[in-house]
Amino acid sequence: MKKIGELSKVTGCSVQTIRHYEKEHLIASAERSEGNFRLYDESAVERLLFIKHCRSLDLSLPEIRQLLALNRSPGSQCDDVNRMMDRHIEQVETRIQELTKLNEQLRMLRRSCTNRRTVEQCGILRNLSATSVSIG
Amino acid sequence: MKKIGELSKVTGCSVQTIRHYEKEHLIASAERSEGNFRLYDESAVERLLFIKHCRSLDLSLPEIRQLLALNRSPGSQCDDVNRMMDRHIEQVETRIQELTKLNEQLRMLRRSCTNRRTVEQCGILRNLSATSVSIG
DNA sequence: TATAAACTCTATAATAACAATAGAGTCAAC
DNA sequence: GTTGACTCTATTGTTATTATAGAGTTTATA
Ligand SMILES: [Zn+2]
Ligand SMILES: [Zn+2]
Ligand SMILES: [Zn+2]
Ligand SMILES: [Zn+2]
Repeated sequence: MKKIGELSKVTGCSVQTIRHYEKEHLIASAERSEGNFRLYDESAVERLLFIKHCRSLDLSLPEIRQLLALNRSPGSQCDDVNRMMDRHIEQVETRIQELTKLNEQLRMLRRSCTNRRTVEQCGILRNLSATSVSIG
Repeated sequence: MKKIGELSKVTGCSVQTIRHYEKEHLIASAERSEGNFRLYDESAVERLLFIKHCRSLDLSLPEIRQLLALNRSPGSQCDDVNRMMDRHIEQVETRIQELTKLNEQLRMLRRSCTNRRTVEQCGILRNLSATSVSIG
């Protein structure tokens, strides 16, 4: 049985994060030692790695909770999982589009300054001050 | 002179947001009426639109504060503005790359489920459970 | 054995940029 | 004079952690 510090090392999740996941019911309340220290077995490692994998895909804690719940009822259909994934993918793609557009605007704005000028003449600030959002 | 509600309508910033910007010193403390209502003139409109424009480019409030400060000392060089913009652009591009990679992984993961299966056989959950982060 | 170092515990606050609410006060119209 | 729309301040919530504070536990060393 590992204490929380070792679990942290093994999984790469910080100690506070592990406690946080417990409070949020993503992992079960751990057994306690006589001195009230949390004790974990291998299943805790697996579960934490599952969560970490999900987080690396930007899935939210509620989404992960849902996946874990589905995982516990292995007989159910996986439509719910699919719907969630589809929604999540859509959000990510929307965000990519937003940022791409943003990036174009920022680069255009950046080109409007050629250094060696004073702020008074700075194209960046002038453009930002313009009431219209368009930059060209 | 406008009260905060009208300023909100004109600029498209919510009333709370305007108060928030005041607290964060992005806009000056407004004059007050006898009844202690905030009163704004046209310069407040301009400044709020400037801020809104910056926010639409995902510039942070501290970054905007910096731009506003530079705007007030028009004789200074604009190297600082440029450095900030460059850093900001870099961050946006990094985030785009991250999300693009994420999106590929999510789509791959999504393909591993073909519906009509039970959760037990679900490729998504199986892949998420795999210790390795790779999905293929 | 005493003590110090390293670890753990709970509870609370901070992060970013607001949104939402509570409870009270102001103002205009009817 | 009372309704309704508006405003005020102050507080809390949002997300997923991170960072404290202050106290207790365990392990290693002098
Ligand atoms: Zn999601
Ligand atoms: Zn410039
Ligand atoms: Zn930035
Ligand atoms: Zn499936």
